[in-house]
Amino acid sequence: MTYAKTAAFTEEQQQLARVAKALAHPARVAIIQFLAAQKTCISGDIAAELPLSRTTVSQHLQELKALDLIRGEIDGLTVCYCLNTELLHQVHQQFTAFFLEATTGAVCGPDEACAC
Amino acid sequence: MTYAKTAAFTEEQQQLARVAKALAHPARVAIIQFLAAQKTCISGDIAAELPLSRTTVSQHLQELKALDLIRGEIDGLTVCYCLNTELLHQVHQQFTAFFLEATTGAVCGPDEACAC
DNA sequence: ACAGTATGACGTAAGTTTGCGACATAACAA
DNA sequence: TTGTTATGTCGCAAACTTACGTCATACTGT
Repeated sequence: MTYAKTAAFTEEQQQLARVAKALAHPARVAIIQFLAAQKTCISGDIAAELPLSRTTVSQHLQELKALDLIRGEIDGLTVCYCLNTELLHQVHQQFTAFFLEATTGAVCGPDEACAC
Repeated sequence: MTYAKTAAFTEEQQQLARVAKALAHPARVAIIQFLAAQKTCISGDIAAELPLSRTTVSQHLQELKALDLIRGEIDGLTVCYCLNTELLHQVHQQFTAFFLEATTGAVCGPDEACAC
């Protein structure tokens, strides 16, 4: 029942919310930052860098991968995760559009019907 | 236990995650868009516009207000909610910095140790 | 074949979020 | 005072998240 009403919103709103949710945990923010900074993007290295168990990191990686924000390629024994910079760029533009809409929108002042 | 490890990340990562979480529900995205588009920002009007009960909308409003993304001012009988455009602008810059870091960061290609 | 290493999948415990109905409160009008 | 309207708070039920220990799998080296 919990997310029952999600479908009632526009696809655009849902998409933004989905990506926001992916970034809604410091571990996932840290993972993306780490991948951006590192050349080596081997799963084990990521887990070693974060204050979380390998299992938990793996789960966060799966979550990011589910949204295609990162890609994982099997290289024999290890799996190599990379940022999907193209999609990240798209998402950035989407967020920018949203924030511009929000920051340049009508602000109700004392001259409006609403008194705040 | 669930959020036990949050404190292990940087304040910057936590801040980004906090805001992302606020946007991680289409209802809250919709509320911000509605406030941006409307002059009248009366609580009841927002609830009437969304496919959710007044109670639920009120809760989402409280959540946004807790992060100071919106402000509420009591005007006699009604409460008037406005966007905190200044904070939204700051948040926008924060997200932009993050996305730039992510999209311009090192991408591991075939010339790297990692083969993806 | 066998040990060692790197990963993902499964299951579980604890805590959080969603969504709502039912109250409680406050202002305003009759 | 009594009713109406506008809001927020409380508590509940269902679903989701976080975090991890413990497997199962698969590849590499000996």
